[in-house]
Amino acid sequence: MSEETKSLNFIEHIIEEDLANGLPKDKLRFRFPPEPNGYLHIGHTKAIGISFGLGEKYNAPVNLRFDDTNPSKEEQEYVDAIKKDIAWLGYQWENELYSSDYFQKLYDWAIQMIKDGKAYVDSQTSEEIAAQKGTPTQVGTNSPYRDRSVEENLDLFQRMKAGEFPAGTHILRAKIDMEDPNMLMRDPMMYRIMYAHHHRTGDEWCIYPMYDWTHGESDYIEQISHSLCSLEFKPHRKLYDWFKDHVHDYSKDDLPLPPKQREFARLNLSYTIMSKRKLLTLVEKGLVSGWDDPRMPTISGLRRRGYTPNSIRQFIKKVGVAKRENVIDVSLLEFCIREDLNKTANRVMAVLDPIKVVITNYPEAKEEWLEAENNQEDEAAGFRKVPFSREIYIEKDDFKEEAGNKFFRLKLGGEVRLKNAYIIKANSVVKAANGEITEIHCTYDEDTSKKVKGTLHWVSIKHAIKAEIREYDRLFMHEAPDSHKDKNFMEFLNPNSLTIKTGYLEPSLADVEVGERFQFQRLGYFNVDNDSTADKLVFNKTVGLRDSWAKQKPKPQNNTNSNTPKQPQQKRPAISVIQQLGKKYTNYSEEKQLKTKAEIQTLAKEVTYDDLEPLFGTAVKKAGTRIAVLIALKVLLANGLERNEAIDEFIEKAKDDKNDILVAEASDV
RNA sequence: UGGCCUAUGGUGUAACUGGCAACACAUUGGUUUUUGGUACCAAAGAGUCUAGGUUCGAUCCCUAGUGGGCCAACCA
Repeated sequence: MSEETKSLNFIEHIIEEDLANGLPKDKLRFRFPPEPNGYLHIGHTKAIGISFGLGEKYNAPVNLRFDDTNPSKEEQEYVDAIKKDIAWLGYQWENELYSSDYFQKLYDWAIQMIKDGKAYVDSQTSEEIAAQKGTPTQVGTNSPYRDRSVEENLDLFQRMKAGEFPAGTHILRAKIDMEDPNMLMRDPMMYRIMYAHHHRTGDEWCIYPMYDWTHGESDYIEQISHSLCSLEFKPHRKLYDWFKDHVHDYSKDDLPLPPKQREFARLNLSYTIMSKRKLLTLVEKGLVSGWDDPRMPTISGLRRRGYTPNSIRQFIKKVGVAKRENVIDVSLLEFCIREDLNKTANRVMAVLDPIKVVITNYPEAKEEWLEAENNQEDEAAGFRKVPFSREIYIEKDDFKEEAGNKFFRLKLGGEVRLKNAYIIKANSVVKAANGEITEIHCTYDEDTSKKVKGTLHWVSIKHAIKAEIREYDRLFMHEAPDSHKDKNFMEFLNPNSLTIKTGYLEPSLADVEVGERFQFQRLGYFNVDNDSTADKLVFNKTVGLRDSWAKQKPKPQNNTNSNTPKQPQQKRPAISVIQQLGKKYTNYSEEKQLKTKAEIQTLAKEVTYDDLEPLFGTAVKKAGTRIAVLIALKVLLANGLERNEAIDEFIEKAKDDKNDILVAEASDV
């Protein structure tokens, strides 16, 4: 019983309820149904996490089913990538399945629907059909072919399948109701003719079933208990159930369990786009290096960037599941990867923006190999040796000729600790003709026991190895790049999303392997990119360390974030400020109440009676708000406002209240 | 001129189906620290969209309104 009682999300509540109502636990079965027309992205991870997570929680099977009913867009490449990504996240599917496996079964059921008068062949153009469909606010009208005989429908449908008609000449439609307020119920299409090569069925079929017909029945065939999808499929549920009810009628002996579709809100991440189509545009236009570009929100991109499966799973867990539109702050994702890497990544030293330091009292020929701890968060990580010598690099940012005492790093006359090494003191600088500092001359002290405020990372110049370092910034400069009505998401692309530097690394990194992750001490987490070779190391910056120093510094001059089109903050109306002050009024100390009261009295001068009157009706419970209103009212009265019935009533009601403060305020009117 | 979904701190999710709002991220302080990291402590921030109703009592139930989202592909 050590399991803490974690609160359930609404889907888990539904499942618990079904279980309580007699659904046997071993009938639970889930599925993840991607269409193989693109790469999986962080948004899909939520759907994956929900269904596979439920599978893990209830020890129920989860099928991976490719919804491959549109051969014109789907490719084997995507199937392979999707499988790789899900496996990488650490989930196991029970069966690898394809909707195309069910084409025959679906066809047989469709025949049966026709025989029952539930489906018919329409022979109009798509324009004609669209015109009859109506609009969300206007009902549709029946097709002239709606009342074809069963025989004729059967004949036409079989000939459609036989390839006797060109594409676009006939379709099969369910016969439901052209006046249904739900447009999906207005005789939805079940099959279209399409002469396209399918990645699995080849040229066997020239009619392909549509999503609604295929998806629900695939769930049914697989006896999925809970079919979970995102909110935009909510309107489809009515049709899902309509198809399901008919088919269940035909097959309940073999397939007893009718599945249940439930919908959750999809994941949105700030500063990124989640549409497969738009991501594909970025790839096709060469704006990123591919689906796995480390700036992409794809799973493969995150993997290449250095994210761990665990961090992504944690992220999904923290994001939760509900039904309202949401935008998750990227900082949560960053928190998750830092949290994971902090425990697992070995620390190393690398200087990315070097300045030379000469330790004048250290012998020229001397070198020492000092011991360094790999990861203080993990004792098992052990130690390594790092070389120290007379000339080292430190970060340019870590030195200033002059600085205040809030600057803990190196300054002239100041001391600083070199991580894993000695304490040095800066004595002088050497400058180039243009005034740029080229060297810092220091002396070192072997006594490392004394307290100094700052610790710097460094690397011995003689021993350093070079590497290409790729640093990334967000791909888009807008919080919601694809939310704009009249601006294309491409306009918000960040021109500086990739920065390439040469880094100087400690020699222990000479033979790293692709994918390995490190913390470059004081800088952030980095991993070895796929492009890395023995001759040329390439690292990606996964994410920086939290940096509370950077926050203190004044904002950088070329502040790229300032383009966030902040609405010119309107001055809040006084009445709304009064209302807000009132909310907390009763919780305040006496002293603070006095202060707040004075504030309200000042604000009240800007308030008119018309502002105030609506608040007389404030719920009894909200004593604080009523007090604030009363204080403001008294100011108005003092300034000559005439008393009226509404005012009297409000005051009388206040006098009768159980809140003493309110009563007190009311009594001296 | 319709239907469906939704509304809780800056963000996201809770609140044992009615008993005065919790957790995480972010923010701000502080302690510890050979990473201005980590860890730890603390603060600030929401009377739960509005107005009614039911109730001893409403974030939760009912009604109306308002805001947001979705729905007219031979896409999924």
